[in-house]
Amino acid sequence: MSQASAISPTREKDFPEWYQQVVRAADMAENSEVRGCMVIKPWGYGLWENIQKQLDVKFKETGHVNAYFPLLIPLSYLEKEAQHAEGFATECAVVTHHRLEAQKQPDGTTKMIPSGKLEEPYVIRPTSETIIGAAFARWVQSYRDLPLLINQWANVMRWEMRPRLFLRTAEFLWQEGHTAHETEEEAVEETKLMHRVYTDFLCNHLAIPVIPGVKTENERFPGAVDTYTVEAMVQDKKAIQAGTSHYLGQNFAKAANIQFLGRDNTRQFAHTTSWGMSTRLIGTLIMAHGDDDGVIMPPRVAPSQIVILPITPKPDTRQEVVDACEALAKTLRAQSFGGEPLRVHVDKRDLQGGAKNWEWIKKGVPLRIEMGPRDITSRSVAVCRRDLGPKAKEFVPKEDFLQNVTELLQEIQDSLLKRATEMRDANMKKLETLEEFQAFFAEEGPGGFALMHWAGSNEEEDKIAKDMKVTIRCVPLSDEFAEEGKCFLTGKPSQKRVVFAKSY
RNA sequence: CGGGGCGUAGCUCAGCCUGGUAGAGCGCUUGCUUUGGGAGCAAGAAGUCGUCAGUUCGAAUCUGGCCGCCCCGACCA
Repeated sequence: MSQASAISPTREKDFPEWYQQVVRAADMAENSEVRGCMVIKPWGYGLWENIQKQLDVKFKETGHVNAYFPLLIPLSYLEKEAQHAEGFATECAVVTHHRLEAQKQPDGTTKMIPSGKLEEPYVIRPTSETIIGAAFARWVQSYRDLPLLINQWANVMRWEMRPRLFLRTAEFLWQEGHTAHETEEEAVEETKLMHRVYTDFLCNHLAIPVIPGVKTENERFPGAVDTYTVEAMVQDKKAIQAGTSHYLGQNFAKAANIQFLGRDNTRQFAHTTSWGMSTRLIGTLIMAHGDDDGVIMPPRVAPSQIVILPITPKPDTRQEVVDACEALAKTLRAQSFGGEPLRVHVDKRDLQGGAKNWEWIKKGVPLRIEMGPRDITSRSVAVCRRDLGPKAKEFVPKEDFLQNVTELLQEIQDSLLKRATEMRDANMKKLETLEEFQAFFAEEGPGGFALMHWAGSNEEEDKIAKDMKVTIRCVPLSDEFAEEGKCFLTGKPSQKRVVFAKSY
């Protein structure tokens, strides 16, 4: 029996529920028995591995090296930077004991009782500025030790009130870059450089267009001087922060005592930065590209870019078909896309063709290739693109397919970016008045990104956030947002429009 | 931490009001028929009904405590 779409409910009907169903249907992750923590399954983790691999290349290209720091941070470290401490205080898991004692119960079972109380509790890192800062303080003696350009791939824990698979989990995977520099100019340049790396990665690897910009003081990372952000729009028109790069000034250097002897023979505090992207990218990708049949993986990062489905209607031709599929896969794997060998999977499982096909649709494989006895005779393959409808199938000569496959993948990559960009642009509006603004974000309003002239205070910004659940996502860097105007709330003059939106 | 809801098979849930000893769909196993677009039929495996106590001849069902989870708010990548 055919269904209208593979995922129910549709995006239109109930977006949050659609999201959860897609994650499940694509078999990317599941909720675990640990509150707020997820099990990332192979299809989800495969995507993360590609994100990781490709980001890591960019980090290395820009001069960074990887290192690893402890999961546990002495509680006192978090007390060193007041703003930072306050920012994370409400979401820290704390380790207080280091051993268990077995206690026999009357019913024969054993209870394990924590004992060996720690003198000083440890906090499971919510982020590593403080402990990496302490290491930097030891490592930096002279201006010759700078810049120090370190990245860490790690898990962190933030005890969030309301977890959601990939978007907000108590434990998540990420990378955190931490750098120390001799001068403010250098550190600011580093912050901007990584911001550009993130912009480029989202656009060219995940096919997600973003608005690069700066956070307002209210939205800044706790303890930062400036927070640069990349804001994406997903299909329910909400904004999602996909990556941030912070210029930390000398705040953390002073807290951790990162000092060096400068060229002028005076002791100076270093200027530090930090920047991160997390498994939230996976949720962003799903919400940006998915349709009512499930995930759509951009080819650059898809765990498998091509899945070959052997069509074996008769047992006596089965082996021949499977062999031909394996041979095709081998030929494809010799080609490369985005600088990596093609990732090709032959699905030989003994399942019904239709069911198998839909499984890969839901997982979002960019290209599905069917090959059966008839195709072997006619030297052709059936090609299905995930970015087109589930029924779109084209029979093409095998040689042509082999010749054009990387272009085809690029075409899919481009079409996803184009589609996402059109969606965003169609839902991004320049508004002038408070009335327009309120109507835009009203319950029945269109919603999206409102480009507004703004010259209000932090308190006025807060009030809008409280009253309407709308925040300034960023002050865009690009000149296309610069123009003379008047703040829609206060009427004060403004040089630039900022992006207001509801957000994840 | 406030407001609401829920714990029954691997998953989603019905049964509870009106107590009588365990159900459905999906998934799983086997067989047959199907197979170029989410198959059909048949047979089968699978649950100390979250937990502890109370009421009762008898509790998934009624009462109370405890534990856990989900949703809505405040917090957040």
